[in-house]
Amino acid sequence: MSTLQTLKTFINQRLTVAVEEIFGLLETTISNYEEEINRQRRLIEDERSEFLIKKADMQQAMRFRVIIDHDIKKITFQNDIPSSVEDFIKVFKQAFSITTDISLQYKDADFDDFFTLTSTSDLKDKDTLKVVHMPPGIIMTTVPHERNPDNSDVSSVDDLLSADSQDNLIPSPPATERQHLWPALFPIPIFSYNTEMALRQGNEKFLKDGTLLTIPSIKSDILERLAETMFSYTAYPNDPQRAAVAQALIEKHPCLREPGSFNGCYGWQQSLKYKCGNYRSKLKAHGNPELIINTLKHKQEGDRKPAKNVKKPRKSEVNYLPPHPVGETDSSLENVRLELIAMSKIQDNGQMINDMMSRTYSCRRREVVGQSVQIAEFKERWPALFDPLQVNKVNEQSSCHTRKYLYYNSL
DNA sequence: TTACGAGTGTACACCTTAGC
DNA sequence: GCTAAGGTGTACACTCGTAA
Repeated sequence: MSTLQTLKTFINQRLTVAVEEIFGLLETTISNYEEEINRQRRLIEDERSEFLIKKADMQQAMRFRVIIDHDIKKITFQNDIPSSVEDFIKVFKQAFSITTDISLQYKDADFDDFFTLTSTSDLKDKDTLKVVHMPPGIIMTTVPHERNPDNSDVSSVDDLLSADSQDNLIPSPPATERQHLWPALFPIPIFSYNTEMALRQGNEKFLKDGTLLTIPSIKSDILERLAETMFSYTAYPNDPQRAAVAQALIEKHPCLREPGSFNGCYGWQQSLKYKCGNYRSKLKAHGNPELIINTLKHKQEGDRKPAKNVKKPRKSEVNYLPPHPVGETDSSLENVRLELIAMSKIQDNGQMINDMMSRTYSCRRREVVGQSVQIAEFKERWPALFDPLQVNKVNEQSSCHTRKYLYYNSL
């Protein structure tokens, strides 16, 4: 065999091997692609099934557009709606955390107007419902206490109504204001899209290999949203409350745990403490009356020390210094107060006085908390508050007010 | 592209008071 | 008297807009 022949045979053999290798590689690649395509198909099928199930649920569900004061919300009943209006209202109160008495109105398609809901059978999917707060009145909430209500050393209305925080006398606050007590389980809010994405990836990684998330840029957003949510319950959360928030945070987002911390979230507790303080400063700059009252500028001469006479809600007070009702100003409410003085001299206008007293509640709180006026002066400015008819009206709701009435009248 | 300043957020120290 | 907590002021880091 010639050298040329030998070389030819060698090249043919090598080519055959190379081609076989290439085909082998191609087969493996194609097989991998097919596997990946099948996996993607299965995923799409799963998502499609899930979507169809949800769609079927939605078709059975009853959805309502709900108008609550100036807010418009949505509620969905996955199963049948309650058969009685009372139960239906209960569900609404629970769903929207409404603590006051309400009734419901539904929009009638024929008249294009709202009618009082008397039967839930009148309702159909996508109806509009309006939450109507019961006529404004004074709601009494009582908290057991050991303090003697006839405390004779009370010298100002401020002192007197500080006792009120024990026997709370709170008119129904506007729905836009703080009216929920601190929850047993703190609801961690939804953060910005960017933060939620980072947390989602972080949690997945944490579940896979225990890696903790360290992205400083999302911390601000987390703290801001938590502070906002905490503020919706109280302006001055205490240490156990901050700890509960931090705990809830790392339970929902385990990737945010802190490795060096004894409970996994002590750093978050501290950050929340700072954040809440800074958040209060920010709100002060925007004129929040509940916070401005504690700034040095707004303290009496001689009391201008940071920690002196810090005014904050105590015990069961829900709304400490509520802002004026929407559309009302200091001057408009001052006019109402003057009208009230005139009204209180006329008989048979209890309901009107009651309404006007509710409207001017924020004014009285400002006078009581901010100015610590003397009782005599307060009585002069707000005679209706001391009117026996008004007191008796309230008295029907709670006997605790009797003590105050007797006390007021003994002055 | 870089430097700069304003604005903002976090963290901390300090002082003071309230509550126990 | 001690501890917890709030307000104030400030340092530091960072972001963002603007001018060179």
